[in-house]
Amino acid sequence: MKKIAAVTVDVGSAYAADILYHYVIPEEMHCGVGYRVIVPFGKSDRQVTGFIMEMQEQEESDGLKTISSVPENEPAMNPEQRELIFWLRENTFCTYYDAVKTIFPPAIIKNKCRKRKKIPVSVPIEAEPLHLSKEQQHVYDTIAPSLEKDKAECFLIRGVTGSGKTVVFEALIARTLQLGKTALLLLPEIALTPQMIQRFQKRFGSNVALMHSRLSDGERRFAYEQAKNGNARIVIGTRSAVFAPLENIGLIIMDEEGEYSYKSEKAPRYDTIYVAKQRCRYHHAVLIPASATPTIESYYYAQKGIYHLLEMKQRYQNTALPEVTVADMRIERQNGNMSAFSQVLQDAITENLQNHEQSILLLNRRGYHTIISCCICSQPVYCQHCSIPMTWHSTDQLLHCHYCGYTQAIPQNCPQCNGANFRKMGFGTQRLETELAERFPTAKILRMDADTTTRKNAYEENFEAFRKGQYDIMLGTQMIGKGLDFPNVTLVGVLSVDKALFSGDFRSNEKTFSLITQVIGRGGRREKTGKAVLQTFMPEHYVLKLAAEQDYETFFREETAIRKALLFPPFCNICVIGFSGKQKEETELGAKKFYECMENIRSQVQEKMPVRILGPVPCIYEKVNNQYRYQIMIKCKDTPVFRRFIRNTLEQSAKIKEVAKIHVYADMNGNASTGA
DNA sequence: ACTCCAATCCAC
DNA sequence: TGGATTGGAGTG
Repeated sequence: MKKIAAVTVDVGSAYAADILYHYVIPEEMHCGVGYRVIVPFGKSDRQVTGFIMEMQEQEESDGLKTISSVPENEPAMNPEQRELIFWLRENTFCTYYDAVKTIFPPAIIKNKCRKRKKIPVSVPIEAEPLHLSKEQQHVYDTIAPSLEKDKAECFLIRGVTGSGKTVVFEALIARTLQLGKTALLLLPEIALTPQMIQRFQKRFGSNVALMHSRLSDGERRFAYEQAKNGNARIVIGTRSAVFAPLENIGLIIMDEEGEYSYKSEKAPRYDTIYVAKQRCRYHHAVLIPASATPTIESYYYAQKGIYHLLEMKQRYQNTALPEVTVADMRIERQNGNMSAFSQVLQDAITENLQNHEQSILLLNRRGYHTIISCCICSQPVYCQHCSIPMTWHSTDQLLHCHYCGYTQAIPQNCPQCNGANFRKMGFGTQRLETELAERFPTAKILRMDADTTTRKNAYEENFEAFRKGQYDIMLGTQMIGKGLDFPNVTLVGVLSVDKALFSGDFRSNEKTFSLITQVIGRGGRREKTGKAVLQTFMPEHYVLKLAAEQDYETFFREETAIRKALLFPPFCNICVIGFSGKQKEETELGAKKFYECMENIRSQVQEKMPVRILGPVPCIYEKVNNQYRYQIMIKCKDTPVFRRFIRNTLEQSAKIKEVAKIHVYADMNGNASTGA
């Protein structure tokens, strides 16, 4: 009998080649499942890294190559990581190696190890005793017993902005550590990690490790090993941290669940909450998704009793939520007010400046003019590489494409009709900043958008400066909705988020509701109820109306009814098949051939498998970065039968030459624009 | 995906 | 004539 190893090998992301490759293990070689190995691959037998996923014994080993070497004398992956690789491959339609690359830092795969300076053991410092309010204590008391149970459970916390969720997290994590278990705290953005790390290091010292995608290879390897060898028993990080190699996990917290960054948009296209659930099942751990505005799916599960629901309604020091005024911009226009500010918002800003109180203004478009169009044919100027209208920036006086980053001057002549004049319209954050400065010359204004926060630490420094009162007004894109609390803000203005309701995504309603709620929640303090002004051209729209009333329950009921009627999650799953290619015709043809192949395979599926297949259609933005994009949307039930059907189709269609020419992927429960 | 290999192209 | 480029097949 000969020992054979089934090995994952880096073959890129070709579905046809995505199999385990079998190699003979020489008698004297010590290795087993989970070991990293070097194997000969391809015609030239080049030496590549692989991982042993399975072991078997057989008489014959004809045609099989032999493992070259085993670099380490212990397995690189533990049983859970091995399971996660199989799970990711099945559930997100990625290849084995896509999964491997996500679970292990590059420095572990290549085993590049530079000696690191020993960092001093920082001892927990000046951790003040945790003081919980009655409501916070209640949430703690409800969850804490489950930390001791050997059972996977999920508690959804709906807590208004400022209800002090973090204190509860700290207390629960402290308890988890006391019980000898480890904990994972996930945040939606890298920018939010420094303040959280600081806070936790004060209490837990070097027990805390940080993980996110912008660590260097060395830093990532270090954090990985700290978690793996038990030096770090708390990991804080963004979505990739959900794979932290902690043993004996007792608690996983997902703050701001439902934020878009929790969904990976490249292979493996995983949704962090599904991975977190999978890990909680493995470890019999507690999962806590928390948000002021839970996703429709989560709240639905809570209503069904699948999650336990916990509410936190009291804000810090009993601050009331701001009173919201809706400003109907149609009336403002009728009255001849063509500016970005409604009268009521202008007055409120003026009053706030007089009282030396701070204001926050939200505008979810960056740049100066957001529309540049030909005076004759009215066509907007599109990016040369994308089917996206360009935005004019005042900083460099150039047109920018917000998708691919391409910049150019305003053209001499219209590409459509050769007209020589262009109209500049629309408000972005830059223009808002200029107008504010003109209107309120004494005000100190801070602009926060992707253009002003590229510099390292700019985000934290600016927030801190605003918090300290160095500015009167902070204006910015959605990034101002998260992060530090600002105790002196008494006015919140939402300039207009109308456009966000028409992004073609079935989640655009809940995203808009959530955005408005987050920003409004930033206002108000103990001795004074804050004000909020919500500007809109459609005040009767139920999302805006309910957001203004801060009525999540009604919003949930209305939205659930719509989702049910139109068949969207949580009443089904959405699986998107995406296609991209260099030429439009080629991409369209590839997508059509794929569809034929899929229908063909579907007709042969014996088991019950309810699906509705829509498309292929061009994506809303048909071209991005010189890639033409098409998609098929499948309303389905995410079952093993369905997943097998999809993988089967991906593998079979890859053999069709029209399909092989283009790039194809499948994405479960991701972005699903309804297409053109 | 990536590499390998054969066929083809084209500059000298 | 050979070096560069392109297309198709195979990866254990």
